[in-house]
Amino acid sequence: MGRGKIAIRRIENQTTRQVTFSKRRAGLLKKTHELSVLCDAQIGLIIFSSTGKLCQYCSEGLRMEQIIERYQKMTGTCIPDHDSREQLYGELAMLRKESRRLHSNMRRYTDEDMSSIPFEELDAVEQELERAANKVRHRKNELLHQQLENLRRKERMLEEENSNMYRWARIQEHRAALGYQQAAIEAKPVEHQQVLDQFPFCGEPSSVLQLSNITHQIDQYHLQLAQPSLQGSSV
Amino acid sequence: MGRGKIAIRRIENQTTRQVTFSKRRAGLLKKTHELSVLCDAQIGLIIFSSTGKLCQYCSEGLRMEQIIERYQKMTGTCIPDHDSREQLYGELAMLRKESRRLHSNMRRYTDEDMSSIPFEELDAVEQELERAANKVRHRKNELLHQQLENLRRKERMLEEENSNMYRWARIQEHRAALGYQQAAIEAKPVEHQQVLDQFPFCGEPSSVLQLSNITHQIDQYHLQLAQPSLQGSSV
DNA sequence: AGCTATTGATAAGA
DNA sequence: TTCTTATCAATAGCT
Repeated sequence: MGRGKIAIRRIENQTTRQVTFSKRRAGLLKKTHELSVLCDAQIGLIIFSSTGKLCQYCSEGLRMEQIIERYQKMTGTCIPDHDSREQLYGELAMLRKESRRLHSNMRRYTDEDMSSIPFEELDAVEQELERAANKVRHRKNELLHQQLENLRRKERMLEEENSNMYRWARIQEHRAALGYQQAAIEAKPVEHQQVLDQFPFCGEPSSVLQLSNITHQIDQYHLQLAQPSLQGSSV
Repeated sequence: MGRGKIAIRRIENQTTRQVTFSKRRAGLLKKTHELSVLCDAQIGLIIFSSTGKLCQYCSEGLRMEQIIERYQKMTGTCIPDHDSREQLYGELAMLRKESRRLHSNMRRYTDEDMSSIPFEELDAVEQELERAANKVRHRKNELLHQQLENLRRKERMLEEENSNMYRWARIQEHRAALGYQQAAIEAKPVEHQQVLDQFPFCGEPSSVLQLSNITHQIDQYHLQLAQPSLQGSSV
C-alpha cells in the first residue's frame, strides 16, 4: 500500500522511520480498536518507540493492569511487584509500631541526649567520665566512712562520759543526803530526766563543746552531700 | 475494505464474528510485527478472544514479561509511585536497623548481657547506665540525709541532757558541800572530765540507752555504704 | 479455506 | 506534522 512496496525491515532513514512509525502506529491502534469492538475481544497493546516513548491501547472498560493481571494469571508468570508491595507495607507498619514501643521503653533510661560529641570519641569520653565519676564516688564514700567513724568514736566517748557523769551526780546526791536529810529527800525519788527538767540551762561542760564540734562536722558533711557529683548526681 | 463497508460495532452473528476475529487478528499481528520491525519499536500485544482464548505478540528478542515490567516501571515512574517506593525502602531499612538496636539495648537491662555491645552504641549505653546509677546514687543520698538528720537530732537531745545533768550534778555537789565541807572541796576545783574519769562505769542511765540506739543506726548506715552501687562504685 | 470486489492503509511527496 | 494521492494491503461477503 502506498506509492511503492517496502521491505519489512528496519527503516534506516530516521525521518522516514519516525514518519512511518507515526502513521503505522495510528493504523495499528485503529485496527486494534476495531478488532476489540467488532469481535468483543479484550486487547492490551503496549508500544515503546525507538526513542523510548510509551503508547498504549486497551479495550474499552478495562485498564491495562487488568489485562496484564489476566495475562499473568493465564500464563502463570507472576510479576513480584504487587505482592511484595503489600508485604512491604505490612512490615513497615509492624516496625513503626514496634519502634514506638521500644522507644517508650528506652525513655525510662534515657531522658536526655548528648548530641554534640563526635562519634569516634564517644566511647573514650564515656569511659573517662565513668572513671572520673567513679573516682569522685569513691572519694565521697571514703569521706563518708571517715566522717561516720569519727562520729561513732565521739559518740562512744560521749556515752561513756554521760554515764560517768550520771554516776558522779548520784554520788554527789548521796553525799548531799548524808549532810541534809531534806535535800536527799528532795533529790532521791525524782526521776532522772524530770530532775533535769527543773533546772534552767547555765554553763557549758566540756562534753557540750565536744558535741558542738560533732555537729559542725555533720554540717560540713551535709555541704558535701549538697554538692552535685562531677557528672551530676541530681535526678 | 471488503465487498462492503461494516460499522465498527460488535458483530452479532457469532460465525461471522469468529471469522472476522481470525482474519483481523492475523492482520493485526502482521501489522504489529511490521511496525515493530520497520520502526524498531518494542511492542507487546495481548488479545483475549470473546471465548477467552489468549493470543499474544511481542517484539523479537523480548519476552512479554520484559515489556510488562518496562511498562510498569514507566507508568510507576510517571505517577508518584517511584519516589514513594524509594522512601518506603529507606524508612524500612532505617526502622529495621533501629529495631535491632533497641532490642539489643533492652537486652542489656533485661538480660544483663554486656558482652555484645557494638562500638557505635557504647556512648548511649554508657549514658543510660550512668543515669540509672545516678538514680540509685540519688536514692542513696536521700537515705544518708535522713540518717544524718536523725543522728543530729538525737545528739542535740543528748547534748542538752548532758549539760543539764552536769548542772544537776553541780547542784548536788553544792548541797553536799553545805553538808560536808570536805566533799565540797574534793568536787569543786577538779575539772569535769577528770572527775568523771575517776569513777568506773556502773549502771545505765537513759542517755546511754539512747546512745547505743544511735550507734546501732550508724552500724546500719555503714552496712549500706559497704554495699557497692548498682554499676559498681569501686574504682 | 479460497476468491475477489471493495475499502482501508500508507509511502512518498508537498 | 498534516495533507494528498497513487498504490498496495486487508478483508467482508460469497463460494
